[in-house]
Amino acid sequence: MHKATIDDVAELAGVSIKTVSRVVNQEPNVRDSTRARVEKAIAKLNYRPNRSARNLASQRSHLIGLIYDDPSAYEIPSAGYVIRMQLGVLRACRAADYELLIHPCNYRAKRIGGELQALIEHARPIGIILAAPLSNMPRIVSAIEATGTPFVRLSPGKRGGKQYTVATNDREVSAQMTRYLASLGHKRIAFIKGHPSHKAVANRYLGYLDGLKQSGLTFSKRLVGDGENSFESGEAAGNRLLRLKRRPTAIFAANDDMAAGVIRAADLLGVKIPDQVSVAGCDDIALARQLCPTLTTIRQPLATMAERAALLLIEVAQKTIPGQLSEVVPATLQIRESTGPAPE
Amino acid sequence: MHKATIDDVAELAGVSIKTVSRVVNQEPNVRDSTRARVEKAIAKLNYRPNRSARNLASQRSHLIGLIYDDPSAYEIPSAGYVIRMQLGVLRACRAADYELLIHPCNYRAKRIGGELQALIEHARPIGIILAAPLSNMPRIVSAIEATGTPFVRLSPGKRGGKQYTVATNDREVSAQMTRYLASLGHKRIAFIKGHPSHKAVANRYLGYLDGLKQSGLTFSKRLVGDGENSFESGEAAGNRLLRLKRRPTAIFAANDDMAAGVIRAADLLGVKIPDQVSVAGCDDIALARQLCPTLTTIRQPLATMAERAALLLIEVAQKTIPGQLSEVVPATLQIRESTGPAPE
DNA sequence: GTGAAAGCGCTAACAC
DNA sequence: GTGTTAGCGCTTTCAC
Repeated sequence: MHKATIDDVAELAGVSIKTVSRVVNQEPNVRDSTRARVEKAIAKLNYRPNRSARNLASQRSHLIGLIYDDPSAYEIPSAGYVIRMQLGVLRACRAADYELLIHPCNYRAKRIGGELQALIEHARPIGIILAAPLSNMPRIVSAIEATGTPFVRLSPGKRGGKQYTVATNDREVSAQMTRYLASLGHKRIAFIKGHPSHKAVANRYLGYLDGLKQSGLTFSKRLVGDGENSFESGEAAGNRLLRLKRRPTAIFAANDDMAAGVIRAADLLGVKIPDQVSVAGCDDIALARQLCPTLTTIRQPLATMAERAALLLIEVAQKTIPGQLSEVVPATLQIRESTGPAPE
Repeated sequence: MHKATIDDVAELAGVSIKTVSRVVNQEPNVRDSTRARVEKAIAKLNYRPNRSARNLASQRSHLIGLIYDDPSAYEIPSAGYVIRMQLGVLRACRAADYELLIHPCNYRAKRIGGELQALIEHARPIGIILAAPLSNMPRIVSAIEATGTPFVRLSPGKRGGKQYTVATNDREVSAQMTRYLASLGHKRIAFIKGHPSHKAVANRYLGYLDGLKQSGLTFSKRLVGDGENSFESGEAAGNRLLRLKRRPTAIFAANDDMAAGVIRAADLLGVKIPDQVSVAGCDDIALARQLCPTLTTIRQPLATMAERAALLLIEVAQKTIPGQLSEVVPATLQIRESTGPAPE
């Protein structure tokens, strides 16, 4: 049960190994009849090119690196994000016969830049996909840039300049959520910001402002809470907002973890959702469907974003000049139980 | 900035490439002084062996395959499991300079056996780690077995026979949880089973029975609910149990998702946790810490289990006969807010 | 203890 | 269109 090599295929098809190589790599200059003969031989022998030999000879790997913040390092349930990104990259990899190299890391580590550089120089991937929030950290970005390896930043909401970026229309969809809340009759719509280092936050907040304006509502500074992405910070911010004399009738949080915190805060204060206050989040984490009530939120198309990023890198590796440096994959509202008509 | 090769090292150290190879691969028959000289050269040139060349020449990969049920295919938040397993395997890989090949798959697919075989024959990993519940599915196990590739089953609670298995002491720790509930004064302790295909369930249930016996409590069939691992099935089972005339004062579910369902059911019925009923789960998913109240549960040492599995495969690949076929990594109780003293 | 030589299975020039 | 010839950077005999 010896594994077939390119020589076996060449012999069976009665051609040289170079011709087999041409067929396998979809190169031109092969007569159709020859190509067919080779393909038959490949099928008959169940031939699969040896990865190591191919990489060694061609001096390049078929590896795509996916770098993300290690979700197990914290108490936040961002595992679902990572899984969805991996899934998207794997889809692209399978189609193009590439491999995925995953690298969860802790951005707080001192030597993180060197760690990433060592990884890249050792594994030599054709490109790197950098997930948020790492994609917005100058230290990390410049460390990767220094290796000269092409990289795509996965940035919720922000389009890159001269660098490759795959983003969502975060700002637009946040405005859409705000208008949706306004359309339910809410006049006092609060917003809870996330961690300042997470760029998407800024965009979501801008979207919130856009939405207020588009709905003809006035902005109030007191209705803006400061969170830092965590459940606890959402709970704290929610607590403050829900104790205001003129309580908001809707609270829109920059992520689901914080929205979940708001729900807990409301629960403890005896404020009914959505009867007395509507709550909306952002990200559509698994938790959103399991909260009581289930959470209205914004679904980031993470798998698709990651897939597009991988395809972009593959294009770059194949020297096909990519059509554009940055791409936007639209997000969508997920309306669930936590939002409803404004109380009287 | 050309990457150093084994020839560069050999030249700098004034030895042959074979000697460098010996040093790199920790082989014997190298004089200490020679070894030191080579190591110095390696450090100076920042030499890293070329993976592809090594794999090609040695005719074996340095890949470890991790196969698991694709969590994004369902609505259950098992993403955290996957992340923790990946983390564990990556720890082992980094230490031994191996690579991780991840393969989420859908066990319901018709051609799943062929898919896995094609994957294995194509990538040729030195071994496979098979996560639950796939590790308990005969179709899957026999498909992998047929490839002849060594594999370790990650099985919560069940030790393998002649096959490699890394398990937890699921039964023992479930008994421990039951005794813990009994020690709080609970006399009517209910249990919600999980999906029958998931072997761990059987063990957890047996542990529950053990715990009852050890605590001198009598078993009642009516206090056993049938779930199928999902939040919804837990909610349904919880609903039934909480409406019983002689309501249980504690409910122990075979996983956290179902326990979360029970909490929701209690919430909707107006039953207070833990004042009127205590709830305990199993797995310690991220959600457990975010529920209101936070969930008492059992933490599976998944990362450690996966790491041990990877080390086992590496030992097998290196022909070091592994000390044992199956290994048990102990789990621990996580006591939180959802359990408390039994009501009067 | 150490080294020379022969591949591993493929791609990349460059012939023809 | 197709084949020939060198390598890619290592490991593996087998000498010495």
